[in-house]
Amino acid sequence: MSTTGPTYRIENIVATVNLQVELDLEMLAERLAMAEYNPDQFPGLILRLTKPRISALIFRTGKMVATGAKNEEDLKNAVRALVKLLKDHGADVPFDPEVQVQNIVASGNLHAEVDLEQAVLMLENAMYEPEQFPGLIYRMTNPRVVILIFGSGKIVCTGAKSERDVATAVQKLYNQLKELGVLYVEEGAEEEESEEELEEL
Amino acid sequence: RLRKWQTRARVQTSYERNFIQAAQELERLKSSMGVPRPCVEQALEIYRQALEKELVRGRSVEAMAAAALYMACRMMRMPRPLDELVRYTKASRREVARCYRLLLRELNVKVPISDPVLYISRIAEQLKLSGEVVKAAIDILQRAKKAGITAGKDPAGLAAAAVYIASLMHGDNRTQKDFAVAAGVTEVTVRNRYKELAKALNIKVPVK
DNA sequence: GCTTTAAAAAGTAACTT
DNA sequence: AAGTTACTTTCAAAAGC
Repeated sequence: MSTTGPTYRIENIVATVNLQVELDLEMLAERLAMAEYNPDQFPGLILRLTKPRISALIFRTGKMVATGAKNEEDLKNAVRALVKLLKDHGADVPFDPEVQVQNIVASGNLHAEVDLEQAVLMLENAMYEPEQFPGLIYRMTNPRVVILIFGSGKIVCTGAKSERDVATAVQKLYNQLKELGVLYVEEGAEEEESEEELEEL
Repeated sequence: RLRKWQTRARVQTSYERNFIQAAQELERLKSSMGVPRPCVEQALEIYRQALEKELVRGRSVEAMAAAALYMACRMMRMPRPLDELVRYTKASRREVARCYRLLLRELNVKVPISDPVLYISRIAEQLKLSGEVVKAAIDILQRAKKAGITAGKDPAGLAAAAVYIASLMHGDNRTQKDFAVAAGVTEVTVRNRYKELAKALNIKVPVK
């Protein structure tokens, strides 16, 4: 029964990987059937993995960008798979390259409706333009993240470099909005929201 | 030619040249869109401030002028939808929107929160609706806001639905599409807002 | 600034059926 | 009128225009 505080779920992790070696993208594109490579359009070769559903942008310099992971485990597995794939197709890359998480996107729920008109007046660095987008855009200073807040209480947090930042930001946002008195719980629904999101931490 | 350049440089700085270009662009927008003079004057002031803070660097005069006009109309409480304004500029919607966000952040200006009530008069004018209908529509929007069903919704759509309902209650027989066109939204949006408003406010519309 | 990737939120739009 | 797809907003990195 407790639909107390806010909850969140990581939806996407963007990470860079440095293979430290120059790559022949033309060759790779020919040998990898699933590769997408249009240098006129974009300098990176695009690879979409299906095991963990992750996409990778591979560059001439040996640097890559991996997106789509929902957790660190999938990210690690994807990097291993990518390294093996590249090795199997003629590229001499290291087994465990340096991986850096650059951005984490998380969706969340404050479990209370938000008065966006009031919130935008009281929060610093907030913008709310329903004519252009239904969510209030809040730039939190610390952690340095951007949070999209909707009237339903659902949120999107992006820009975080660690899950800890996401957790901190979401809790801090909840406390701030509660303090400002802009959170509202439907009178008859204090303790519900039927959905199955027990696995959110 | 050198002498001419020197003369011009002496009497007209790049700042002044840019400002004059912006003024001409705003004048053009005023006549093509039918924007009231006070809005244009406010836009000129906003543009002047943007120039002083060097916010125009690297951006087109058209985009910044359009953004200034958009902001000015809202400040004067005579909002014009960004998508409508963009139809009269050669700058892209994306570019104008970016300039607007920049102005919002960098200038110490207060732009009133977009209020659907301000969209009623334009719709009413176009459809030649009575003052009674307008009053009823305003009342509907105020109640909708109290009911908490306006968050995140396009003010133009909310206004269109409110005026549509108010018209129905006054025996008007125009269609949802007439209101949608007047407000610049689709019939689907008017219908969705209409359903929400009728349900939340327990509005019973006379069956003709 | 742009190009490309991914993902969520809620609203709106444009097509199809 | 329902469905589908797709676009609006936010973020970060990569190489190059």
